[in-house]
Amino acid sequence: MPRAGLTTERLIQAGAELADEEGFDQVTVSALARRFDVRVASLYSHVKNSGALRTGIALLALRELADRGSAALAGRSGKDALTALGDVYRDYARQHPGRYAAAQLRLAPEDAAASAGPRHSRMIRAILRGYDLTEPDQTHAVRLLGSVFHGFVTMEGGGSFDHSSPAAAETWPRILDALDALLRNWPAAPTTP
Amino acid sequence: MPRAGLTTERLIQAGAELADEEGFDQVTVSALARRFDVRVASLYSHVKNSGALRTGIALLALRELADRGSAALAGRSGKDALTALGDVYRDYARQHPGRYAAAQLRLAPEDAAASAGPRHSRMIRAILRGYDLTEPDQTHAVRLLGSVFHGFVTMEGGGSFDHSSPAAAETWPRILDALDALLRNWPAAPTTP
DNA sequence: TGCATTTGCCTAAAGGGTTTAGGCAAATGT
DNA sequence: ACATTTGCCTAAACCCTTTAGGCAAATGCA
Repeated sequence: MPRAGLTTERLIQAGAELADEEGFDQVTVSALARRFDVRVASLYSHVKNSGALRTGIALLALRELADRGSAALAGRSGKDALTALGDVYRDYARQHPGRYAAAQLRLAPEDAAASAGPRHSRMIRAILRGYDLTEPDQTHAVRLLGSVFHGFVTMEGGGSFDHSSPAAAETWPRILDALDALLRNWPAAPTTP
Repeated sequence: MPRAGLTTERLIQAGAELADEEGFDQVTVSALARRFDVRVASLYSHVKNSGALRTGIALLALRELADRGSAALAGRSGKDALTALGDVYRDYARQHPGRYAAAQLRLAPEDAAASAGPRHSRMIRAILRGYDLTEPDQTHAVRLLGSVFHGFVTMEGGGSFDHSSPAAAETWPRILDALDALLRNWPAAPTTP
């Protein structure tokens, strides 16, 4: 019998597709073996274990997302940049829900450090250069933007906005407007007397 | 041998504790049976299946969270109310990470409708009565607040803020300040020419 | 109190996912 | 053509889920 041509990369890639189609929690070594029409044990030469597979998908998603972000940010600043990056997150989560879920996996410190995670912080911080914020307000604002992007995208994906009008698609640009207005007018730290 | 005194409620309660201690994805019928020192099959008289157990924990968490929210909101308005509700979410997620994760479970439509979910929307909407917003901006603002609360709390719980200064605890009140400022000065919808 | 019914927890068994050990065959290099 | 490496296999152990059917404890009723 000819060989299937398994590779760590191919497995992770297929795992990402499986995640998008069936959900990240359905990503299993067994399901992946079925997809390659191969016995389960065969995958263990290419992937340490089930966790490593999931981690691989998470790292792929973080990288893809960061790549899209960099591309979208190129040549933009201010509200343009804010909108562009926000749209990247939302679009990615809608197109690749399984991968987006994977990107939320809690990584081991070594994996996290080697991941594209830090690129994400840097991208958001880059956006803030178009606004007039200094530390520590800049860090607070980075965290606010991260929270809004992630929060909105997961709630939309989870169907939280399905039972009220208008559609989430109408809210999104208004949230970006609001964030832009807020960043242009960031409130000073209250003086503690 | 005497009986263990199993009950659907007791199982869900213990499942919630297990979730907080070991993580929501470690909540398993087997683990729960071990905790009650009982055979696995015995639980199936009280819980339809593994999914129903998890759903039960999710509904419990949503209810507890809504109860805390109502209590915190009583007699407060404006920024006081905003801070109180935000703190409820953050504190609950920190004290009960497993339950909080459970509350994010995607529910079947019937379960969702019967859950405390709608109470959450109503609480946030109640806060907005202290600000000067009319529909559809009010809905947009509800969604923004939900996104920020949920986004911040999950990112903090996921360790996203662990590798930068200052501590997340310092950012949180500044985010509430910022949201208050934003709601008091909500930008009008741009006129589409 | 004694007996019948209900209820609760049990054993048994089948099905699926994970993981390791060890084997044979396909690919690769000389 | 042959030796080595590599890739996928079988086999087996372990854990979680779920159903079927049984026995004993609790409960209700005379």
